[in-house]
Amino acid sequence: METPVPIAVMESAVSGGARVPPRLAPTPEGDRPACALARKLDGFAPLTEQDRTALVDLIGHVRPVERHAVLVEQDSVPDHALIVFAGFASRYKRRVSGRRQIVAYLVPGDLCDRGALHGHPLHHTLETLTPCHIAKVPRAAYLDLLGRHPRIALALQRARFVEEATAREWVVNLGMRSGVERMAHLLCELMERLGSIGQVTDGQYDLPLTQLDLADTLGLSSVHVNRVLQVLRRDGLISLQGRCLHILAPRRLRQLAEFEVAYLKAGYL
Amino acid sequence: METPVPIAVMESAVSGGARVPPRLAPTPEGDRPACALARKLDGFAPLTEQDRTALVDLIGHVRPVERHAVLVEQDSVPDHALIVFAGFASRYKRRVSGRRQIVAYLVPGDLCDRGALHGHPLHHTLETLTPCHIAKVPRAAYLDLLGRHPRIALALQRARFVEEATAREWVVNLGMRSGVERMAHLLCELMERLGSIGQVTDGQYDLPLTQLDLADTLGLSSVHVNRVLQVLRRDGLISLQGRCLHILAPRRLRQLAEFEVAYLKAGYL
DNA sequence: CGGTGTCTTGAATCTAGTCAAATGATGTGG
DNA sequence: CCACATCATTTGACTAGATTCAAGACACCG
Repeated sequence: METPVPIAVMESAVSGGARVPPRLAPTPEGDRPACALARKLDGFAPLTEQDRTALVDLIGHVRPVERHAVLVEQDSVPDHALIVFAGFASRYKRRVSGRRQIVAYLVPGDLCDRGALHGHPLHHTLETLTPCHIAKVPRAAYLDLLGRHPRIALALQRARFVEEATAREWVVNLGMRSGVERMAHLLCELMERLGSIGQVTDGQYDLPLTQLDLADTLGLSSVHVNRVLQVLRRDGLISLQGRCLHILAPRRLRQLAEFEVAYLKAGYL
Repeated sequence: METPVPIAVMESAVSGGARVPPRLAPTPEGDRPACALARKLDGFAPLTEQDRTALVDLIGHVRPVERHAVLVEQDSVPDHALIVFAGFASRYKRRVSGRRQIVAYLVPGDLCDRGALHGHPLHHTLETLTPCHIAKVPRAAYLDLLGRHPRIALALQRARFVEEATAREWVVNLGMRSGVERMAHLLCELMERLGSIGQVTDGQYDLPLTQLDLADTLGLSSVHVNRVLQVLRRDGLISLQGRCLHILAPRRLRQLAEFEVAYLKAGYL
């Protein structure tokens, strides 16, 4: 967590990563914005060239972070905004028994600005699930950015709505879906979220989570997660080897999960 | 849903309600603020006399609403802010099978202003669980209120943080607690929320929900909710007759649920 | 000497089987 | 709408074996 990294190097370095050769096409088309954040926010509110430049300037704050690094401890009040540029992070809560429940994923383009902006403590822990590249933007610089770029502020506001809707969707997922359905729904959600930042190619994306991570997300045991994945494979819905997930039958998968994509899109005013 | 109702009449009329004589002391002490909303917001940010007056003036918009009335249909964009003054309402989502999952409760003092303020559609249905008194405040009037009363706006912002934290807490509840623990946690949460608006006396409060409502909240079958309640009764943690819930052993109940009250309180800046 | 490739080894991680516990479905009566 | 009984299903706990990955040791080659 020492020196800044050029962003081009960054994205491939972490996401293509260690365990499996990067089979996914790294560059979808030519017109990809500079980073996941810009790409995501642009989807929520059209950004100007200056806006994009300002976002790219955040690269100066980016540092590599190893796997399983705690970014924000529960109940602390961070004075930085955290922006994920590459890798997966999570918000989770632990029980005294040691079990954890992941309540949200942070994928590239996602951020945590609550503490920085409002001085309220977080009631859960923020931790990386994989090696990441993360920008720690000091409160002042972050506020300055929002002040100078109203479109970015608007896009971030919409992103917050989507976050809230996602949390509610997770409640639905845990509350009334079976194991298989929960997994299907999560995979659909990730396909959308990663797709919106250009990290899905031809129904395939990199899923750098262990089955234990998935279990702690879906409220299942890791053993049952394994069973559930077998079922999805057997039914020809997905193929998953190592970290490379391929959605073979998107339509059927969405139908199984009763996945409605609307909650991930910001409505237009 | 026709004529405005004096607020004093309102609160006792609905909460004391139909099925059981109102055994709970209707007036805790003498210094109770005029309405649940003022009382709740005052807990988030100290209000002035003018602020309180402005809130009381919302009475003009209040109408009685029967049980199981749909307030906002899924995917619609309401042009009013909805404020619950008495009774319980819910946000829920339905599956094609007909099953519903409640994702949030709206108790007196809670509100739904998303659609009115930002023009985004709701991704779930808003429906009363009991007879209610609800204010429908037109967008313009609501914005005007916020503009004139910055403390109210601040308190509402904090209320929104609490709502978000509550949703995450429900994810934890559904994801990694057993039936008994889920119920215990919900009862603890309601005790806090109702307590903050003065509707808990001596560990007792009015719980106007059916076991089916609770089941659809906790991701359990109604039969299992019944089992779970029997266990809590047998262990001397609660007594529940009709709608009158008495928390007999608050400490043990909180311990069982691993309930941490912090998420319901707004941190101070 | 330094770089490169192979092999070994240990730690995670995944897969799979068995049994037990929690929870759901159905029906009946109060 | 609640209480309770009965039976079916899902899911968890425990265990063990297989697989993958990472890091180091070592030999080979330039």
